[in-house]
Amino acid sequence: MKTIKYLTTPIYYPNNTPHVGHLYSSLLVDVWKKAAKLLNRKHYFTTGLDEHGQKVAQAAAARGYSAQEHVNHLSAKFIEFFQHFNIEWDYWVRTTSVEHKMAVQNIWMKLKNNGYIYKGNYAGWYSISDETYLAEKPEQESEHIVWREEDCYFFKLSALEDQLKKFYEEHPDFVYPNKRYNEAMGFLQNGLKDFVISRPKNRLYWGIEVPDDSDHVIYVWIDALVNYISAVGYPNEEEYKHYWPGKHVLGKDILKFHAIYWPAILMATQLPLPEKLIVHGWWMRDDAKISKSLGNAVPLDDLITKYQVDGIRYFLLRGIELGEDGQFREDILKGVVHGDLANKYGNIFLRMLGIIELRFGGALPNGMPNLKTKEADALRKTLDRLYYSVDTLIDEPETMSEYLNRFIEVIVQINDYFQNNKIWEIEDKVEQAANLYFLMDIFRKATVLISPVLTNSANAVMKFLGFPECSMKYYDSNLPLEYISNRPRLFPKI
RNA sequence: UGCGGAAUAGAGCAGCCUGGUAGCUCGUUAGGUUCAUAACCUAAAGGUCGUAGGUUCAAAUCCUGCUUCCGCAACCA
Repeated sequence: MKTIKYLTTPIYYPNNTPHVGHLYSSLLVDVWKKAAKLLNRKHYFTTGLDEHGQKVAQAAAARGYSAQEHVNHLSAKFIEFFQHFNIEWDYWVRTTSVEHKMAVQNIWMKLKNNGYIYKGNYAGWYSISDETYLAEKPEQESEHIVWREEDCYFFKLSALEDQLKKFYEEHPDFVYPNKRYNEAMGFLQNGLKDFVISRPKNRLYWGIEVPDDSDHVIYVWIDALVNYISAVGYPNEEEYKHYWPGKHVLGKDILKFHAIYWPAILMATQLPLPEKLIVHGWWMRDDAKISKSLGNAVPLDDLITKYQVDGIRYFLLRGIELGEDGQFREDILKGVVHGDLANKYGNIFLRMLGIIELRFGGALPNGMPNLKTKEADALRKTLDRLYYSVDTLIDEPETMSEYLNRFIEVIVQINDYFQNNKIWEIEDKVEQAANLYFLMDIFRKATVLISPVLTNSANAVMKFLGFPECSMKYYDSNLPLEYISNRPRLFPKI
């Protein structure tokens, strides 16, 4: 029985160094997981690497390492990168692990025993220099390009077409956003062809062997996709059933594999299908996809210095609607970090502390009355909406954008309250203190609720306010009344 | 060439499904203001909604052609 909610990122191909595209996928799941933890729910988050394949083997050879040594090194690098951004997963996937290999071979045998794998023949124009088949007949004859045929295994995808169609018709919410659902439907309408799921070992040695035919290696898609269940213990039924089925976060480029191939593999092995696919867009830089092959990755170290880890985390989530593409440009990042975090979030904190210091010597007087004004109620309502958005996010990761919007609404409204009621001008000290306490209380609560995103800052704010840590334990407790006078500037502008 | 997505103010986007005075954030300009991080408040300038047609009393919105960009189309993963 499923007892734990489970969300995955794609596993990344370590072709090159990690970049902002990898970070984005993992960040989405990280925030979801942290939100769940905040509200004391049990959730599980996996991410990791897809370590097999020709390019990895070639890169290893070029550097004089064995493939395994090479991926060990890359895995460490990716882990370091993600940890730098406070990404906290429950399990780090490596497709070279023994457990994963066993799961993949188990799936292969199930597919075969159920009659979904057959041996066939692949033929085409083969480029010897690129070690790959070409899509079309080359224009010019060349001694490096030859017609070639070889044995290989096929997956009988075509046999599952009707079953998949039926599933999609019965599950209109299976893919988020809707346009990606439509795209998946389009794949189905166009008809499904069987596809090749193995490579001859003499051409690709760096992969998982076909269980009963050591001349062949299982090609990437079965290998990689099975990570979603091997990561939670499959084929150990007892273990993995606590987690599976889960939800997958993925980029729009790999929609077909997750929307068609993966459900098909699960159907063919009679395993439950995923609950949902959440498909995000891409970060573009100068209108090009930020990718491993183009080499236009952004120098993140520089940006961390300027905008902090939290600033980048915030921008990645706030900068685009989930599902859309976005421009990863420093001027836009700067606009968001300054506009939201420095000018609104950081600034109101400083404004409140400024008056507390000026009028009360850094300590709010005790015994604050409960503010009962209309405006105070409105602000409480806005805060409630933020709270509910966290609660919603835990079950519906696709509501990420709304969560961020709700947060900034609260902060803007604190600013408006402060402004409209001219808190700094209130003569009556009791009244002024009551208003400050009220606003600081809302601010503290909003800080706790945004801590899944602003991990470092939220902790810093709570510690400054005198709490031992940032958690729901201190969401409702009385605010400490003594504040040290050295006021912190959150997100200082550079 | 097929399938899908996109083109709206200097930048980033919403609005389109369910036609009816074009909106948000940032930036720019002018004024105000200080409790505050050149913050904050008020106001202004700035768009023939990619393009050419069609439907309609009325089109950013519906339909068609075209152009440009981004994915998938291919054994790159």
